[in-house]
Amino acid sequence: MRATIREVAEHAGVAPCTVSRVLNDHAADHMRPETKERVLAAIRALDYTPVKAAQRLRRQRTHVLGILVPDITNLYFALLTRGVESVAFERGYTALICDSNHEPEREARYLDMLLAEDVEGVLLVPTGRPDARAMQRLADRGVRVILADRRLDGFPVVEADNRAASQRLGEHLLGLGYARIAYVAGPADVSTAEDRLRGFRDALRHAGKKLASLRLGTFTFESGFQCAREILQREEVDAIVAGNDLMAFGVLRAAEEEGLSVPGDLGVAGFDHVPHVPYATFLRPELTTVEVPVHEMGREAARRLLDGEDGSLRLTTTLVPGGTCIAQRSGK
Amino acid sequence: MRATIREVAEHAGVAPCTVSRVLNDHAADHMRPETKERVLAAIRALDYTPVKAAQRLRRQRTHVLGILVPDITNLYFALLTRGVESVAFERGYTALICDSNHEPEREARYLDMLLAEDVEGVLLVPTGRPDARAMQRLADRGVRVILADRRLDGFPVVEADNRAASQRLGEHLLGLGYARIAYVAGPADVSTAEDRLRGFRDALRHAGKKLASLRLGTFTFESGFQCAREILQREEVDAIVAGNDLMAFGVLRAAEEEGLSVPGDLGVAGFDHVPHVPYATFLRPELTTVEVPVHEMGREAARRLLDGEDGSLRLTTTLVPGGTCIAQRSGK
DNA sequence: GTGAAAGCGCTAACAC
DNA sequence: GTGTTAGCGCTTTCAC
Repeated sequence: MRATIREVAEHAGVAPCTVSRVLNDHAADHMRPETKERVLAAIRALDYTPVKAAQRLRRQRTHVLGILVPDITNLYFALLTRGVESVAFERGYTALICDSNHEPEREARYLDMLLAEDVEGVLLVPTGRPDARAMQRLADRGVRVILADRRLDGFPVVEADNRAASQRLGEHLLGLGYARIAYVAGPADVSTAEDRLRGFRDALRHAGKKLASLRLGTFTFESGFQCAREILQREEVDAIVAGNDLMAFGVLRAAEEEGLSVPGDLGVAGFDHVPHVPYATFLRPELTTVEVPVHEMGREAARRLLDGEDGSLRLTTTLVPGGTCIAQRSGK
Repeated sequence: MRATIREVAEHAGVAPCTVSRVLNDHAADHMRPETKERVLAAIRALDYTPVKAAQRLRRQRTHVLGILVPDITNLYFALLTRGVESVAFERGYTALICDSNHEPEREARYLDMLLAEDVEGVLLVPTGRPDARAMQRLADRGVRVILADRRLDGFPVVEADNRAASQRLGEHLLGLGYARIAYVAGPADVSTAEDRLRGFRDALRHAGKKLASLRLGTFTFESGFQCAREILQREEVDAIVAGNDLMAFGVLRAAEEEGLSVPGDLGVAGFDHVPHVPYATFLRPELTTVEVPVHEMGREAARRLLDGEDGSLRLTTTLVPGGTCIAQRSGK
């Protein structure tokens, strides 16, 4: 049913390798234009497509990339994925999609699968605790791995300047006059969460202050809501800052339930400026946050993977003052 | 560096085919347990993984699936993708991710790429106008294609009961007393949009009424906003219904800009109940909508692809009354 | 129960 | 300029 290179060769009255040369643009100049034309015609006539498996076996290269993220339905990771996919497409690479569902076991199985697929590179956003053995197997085989968003010892990473940005955010809030600030952080084993917390504390420390309260969430709407409710019911604070926007929305929701107006009674800030992209102009009140260039992070990570660059990269973020902090509102 | 099946065989003191038999669980019973054990030990010792390209070339099967959607960062398609990915993972299939970015040309190139990859099946959410030749090439080669969400002549599809559900939504709104209803539909060349509009019109017709106004949007927040603004500035309506939730959010935004309270001055409804999942409990006012089981659609489509079922399937939706229609509010 | 040998479809030396 | 040949790593008859 499907034509092979031999059939194309016969059809064109040449040898298989000549067809191969045409296909791969080898020695294109040293070939009689007429021969090339005959081959091309045969290819069209038989609707010939090379069998990738044979090419890969022979060439010992797959031109395949693996994308392994914790949750593809999270817009943050979807944007990252799209960044990788777009570069892969431009460069003629194929991208495998893997969703670890935040589970280290599933992640480990996918890593082994990617190994078996002979991918040339893996873009990984690791779960909190990636399987060391699975990671080692990739390293042993020389499979390039680049991390996006989150660090892990021994691997290059493309990330945001979370710590510095978070410090700026802290200084911004202090400048607005907030004094008793609570922080709802992301999971302790995720570098992103850690950096943001650390940067925020830097800002407070430099001002001779401390966090009024600290809770650990899981970067979900629900956890932001729960943590904020606890804080609001038990403590006196004038602002709550969350480790990402999703949790910040949970905070806003909790404030609403407690009958607190934002920013009148409570200042609220988040981080990443991502989950609400389509609604950015709709959500009220607009969140004070830090914009993380996630799509660009994905593209840059893919580029480095394909270009064989081994270093890490830290991308710049932007503070986005919203309407959830006093000064913005009074300034309007 | 990497071990081959021959090296494993030598290490175990057997022939390559014996290793292959162990690997593929062939004739496992007719094999001396001791031999099998030796082979297994050799596999472990050399950290052997079969080369997928060689297996595929030999077996003439790839166990690969293609996922081609218009925009992976749209939660609707991300949920669909995740549904497919989860089934693929369970069944030991690999999934290629392709994002057509709503562009027919890019879609066509991806279709050809999937053909070249010898995928065993393609889950396609087509752009408005898929390239007929590219589709034909897949068909000629006998590549299984299943559509999700949107229909296309000649291909099986897994979709929602859009028309019936939209009719129910229409009846619901009429029952609440809305009389002058405007409709913001999705793109004319997308069956989903068409069905929802048709179903809504069915409801009105049965009640002896007609749409007060009709606009065509593009399923984006922005287009919903634009269409609603035009409607509100030029016409007298008491409700605006959008073809999906994203546009409905745009409608809500436009209502806010016009100083209209919802549902006091204007009733608003959407369709799909998807884009706002994380914020479902946060968004105010809550949208009246129809829940579409997108993730399940993805899973079911993948199952049918893998099980070789050729028929179409229509999944049931659920009406979700929110706070954007009068009765709900007064009922509270 | 296990081995020998052929061949999946392609590409890259090496001939001529 | 183009053809011949070998072989990538695996599976699968067919022997024995």
